[in-house]
Order: sequence, then structure tokens, then C-alpha cells
Amino acid sequence: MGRSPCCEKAHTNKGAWTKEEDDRLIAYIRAHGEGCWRSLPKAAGLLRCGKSCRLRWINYLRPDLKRGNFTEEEDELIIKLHSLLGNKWSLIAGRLPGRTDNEIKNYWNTHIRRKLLSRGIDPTTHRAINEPQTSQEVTTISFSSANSKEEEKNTNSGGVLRKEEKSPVRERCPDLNLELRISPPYYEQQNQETGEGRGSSTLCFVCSLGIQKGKDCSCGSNGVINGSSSSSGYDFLGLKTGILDYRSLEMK
DNA sequence: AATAAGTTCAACCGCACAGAT
DNA sequence: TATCTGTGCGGTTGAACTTAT
Repeated sequence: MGRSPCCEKAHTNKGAWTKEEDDRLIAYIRAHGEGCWRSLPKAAGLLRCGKSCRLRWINYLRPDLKRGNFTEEEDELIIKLHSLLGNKWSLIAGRLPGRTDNEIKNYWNTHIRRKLLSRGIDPTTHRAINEPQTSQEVTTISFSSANSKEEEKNTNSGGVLRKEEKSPVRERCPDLNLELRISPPYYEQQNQETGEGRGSSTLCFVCSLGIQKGKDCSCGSNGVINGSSSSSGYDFLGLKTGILDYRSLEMK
């Protein structure tokens, strides 16, 4: 069964927003606040789809947006977050105040990809491009909300975020090990060897990043372990075994 | 100056999730 | 439990802009 369209497409404008439309949207949200995007266009006197209004506001009109070039620090943070999160642009944007997911996604595709390639780093895997293929297990990051469609997308794009395969996929690029598995965190492997325990083993990935009340939280702690937010999520992911130094950047 | 090629980024599309009923 | 509705997300598109020839 299909879904009803989000708006009457026949009576909505498309394409670039005019100054007048922007002004109407800003004025309406200032007066009534965000929310109920579906009914907003009509109430604000805009011939736009609600989704279009939301996008325009979030990506362009919001007063707290930081316009202008990305700093070197932001670049490095985006790279690090992408190495941990993959194409979870909204989560990445959540760690960069004043930046939007769309902006970061565009910036990644136009600047950072090239930057990493010039460094000899594969922007998808964050591994050195000429790094010899090893039998080392691939780290898998799993989101509780992951679904088959997303898995399929990631399979096609060769992304780093994938759950286990439903059916074997023949590798098209022999340099990329696309096989991903659910594997125990690195420190657990260490603990098995050393016999030591760690108190943060129940922290899920999202909470380990310090993203409070994240919708992907699967542990229910919302980032609080033993009364404090963890800053050791990176250890949790077991990525300290990673190849690239910038991955050790401390998360706040 | 003209125009082809390359780049950027705002906006759209389709899908999935969460909450309401 | 099943279905509907609103919202949010990630991938993609294409117009506008810039650079090279």
C-alpha cells in the first residue's frame, strides 16, 4: 500500500526560494515556533510543501547557523566522526554546533573526500589506499535502528556501517574488504587476554559518543554510566587498533 | 570574448521511524 | 496489532557559479 503524498504537488512551488518566501517562513516561525510542518505552509501563506519549508528553515534560515568556511578543526572533527559514524550526517552535525547535516554532507563530498584522497586515505574506509590487505577483522558499527534498506544502501556504497550480510555479495573491488561482522569490542578481547574487567561495557555506541538521548541509543543509559558521561566511546568501538592517528582525537 | 569543463550547494525525492489511533 | 500520519534522514539532482582553454 502506497503512502499519500506529503502535499499537493500540483499547487506547490519548487526550486529556489524567493526572498519573499523566506521572509514569510521566518516571520511565521518567529511568531508560532517550529513544528507541524505539514500545516505550516498553508498557515504561513506559502505555496510550498511542508518538507520543503522544514528543509529551508533547518539548512538555511535558522538563526543559529554558522555560515562561512569550515575551520581546520572542524575538518578534522568531521573526518574523525565520519570514521566512527559513517554517513550518519545528522549525528555528525549534532557534534558541530551551527552546522547542518546537509552542509556537512556537501562539504564532505566536495572537499574532505578530496583532502583524504590527497593524503592517500580512502574516504570510505579511512584506511590508507595502498595499505596491504590483511586478514584483520573489519570493525562493524551497528545501530539498533538499522534496517534492511539501509544495509542495502551501505552495501551498494561500500560504507563502513553495515550489519551482517543477508546474502553473499561478490566483491567488485578487491582492495576493499567489504565483509563486516558483529565483533566484540577491542577492550573485551584485551580483557579476555588479561582477565581484567571494565565498567563501561554496557555503554552503547551512541552513548559512548556522548550523544545524549540519541534515538539510536540501544543501552538505555542515554550516555550516563556510573553517574557520568563516558568519554571513552572510542575505546568501546575498539578502534584504537585503527591505522590512522587522528582517530585518537578525544571526544568531549 | 566565448564556451566547455569542472565544482559547489540548495533543494528534491523516496524511504523508514516513531507516535497516535 | 495494524494502520495512518508527521517528521527526519541520506542519496541524488541540477542550476548557478568558477576556472580553463
